[in-house]
Amino acid sequence: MKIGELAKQSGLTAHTLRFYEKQGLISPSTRSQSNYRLYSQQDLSTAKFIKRSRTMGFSLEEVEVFLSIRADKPAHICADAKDIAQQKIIDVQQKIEELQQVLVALHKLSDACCGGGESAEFCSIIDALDDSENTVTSNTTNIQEGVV
Amino acid sequence: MKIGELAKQSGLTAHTLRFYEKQGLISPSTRSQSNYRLYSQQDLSTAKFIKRSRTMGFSLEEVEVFLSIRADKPAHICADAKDIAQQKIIDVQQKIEELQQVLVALHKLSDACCGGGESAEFCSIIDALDDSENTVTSNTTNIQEGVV
DNA sequence: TTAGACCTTAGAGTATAGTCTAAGGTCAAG
DNA sequence: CTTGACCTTAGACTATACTCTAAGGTCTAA
Repeated sequence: MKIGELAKQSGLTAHTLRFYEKQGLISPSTRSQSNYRLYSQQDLSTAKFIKRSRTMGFSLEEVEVFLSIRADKPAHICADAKDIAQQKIIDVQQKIEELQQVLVALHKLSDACCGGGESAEFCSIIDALDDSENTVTSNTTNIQEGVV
Repeated sequence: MKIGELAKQSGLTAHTLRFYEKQGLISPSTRSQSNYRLYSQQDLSTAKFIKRSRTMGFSLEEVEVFLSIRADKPAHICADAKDIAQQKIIDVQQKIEELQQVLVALHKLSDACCGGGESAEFCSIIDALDDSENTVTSNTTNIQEGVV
């Protein structure tokens, strides 16, 4: 099948498939005479594998490792795959905890504010962000990535 | 005070302060004869305001809005600030839910795998990612941003 | 035979938020 | 008068994962 068909069946876009090819994740089994990419059923299952891995939250780099395990299973051990999954679990849990702390802080911030049409002269949100002795921020952890 | 001092006192870096200046968030009140940035106590409180807002999970764009409210409070109403906070709460909540779903899926994936030194020939992680009829993925939502 | 859908490539652009570099100027202490 | 810490600028680079563009070639059906 051609790239458009693979895109349709895998849920990825043709652009993304070409991008993944550049990244070394998936490549067509053959090319047509006119140089079109031609994919096999095997390729389709690889594309779905990638898509599923991404949905599970794995990075392209992690997917690459999974693919290499998948490509030569006897050369790998279960721990190779499980370690990645375990680490991802830890990462996701940590991220959730971080977000929950942010959420608590946001609620404190928001609940104190009337949110009405009144002038912001005494807006408690702005005040809380301004006041260095405010009680809203419970920690000073630097959030590296955007929260949302 | 010069930029290094402001950096120290605000918890930002000099680089970041210059970056924020380019973004229009904060600028020094004056310049020295030798063109050094000179910041006032006011500027320090603005820098802290930005830092605190970032820690709360607001984007630079959102911080910009907060700063404009802060700069001219009578021209704004509480709702201006509260709307942003409320939306951020919704965003963070949604992100948490997404991550919790991912976490459940990851646990299913990981728990099924022995994770030992055995050959990955029958690794359930790889199998689950591979099998199109697997029961691990509970939804097909496309995660736009990286999970962690 | 021609319109339209599909394919090709290299490379640029998007988003967010910094982070760093190079080449040079300033300033206080010893 | 020199050393070292600090400052200046424009602009390039990082990270992640796409997303799109331009300019052109291919294929299929009416």
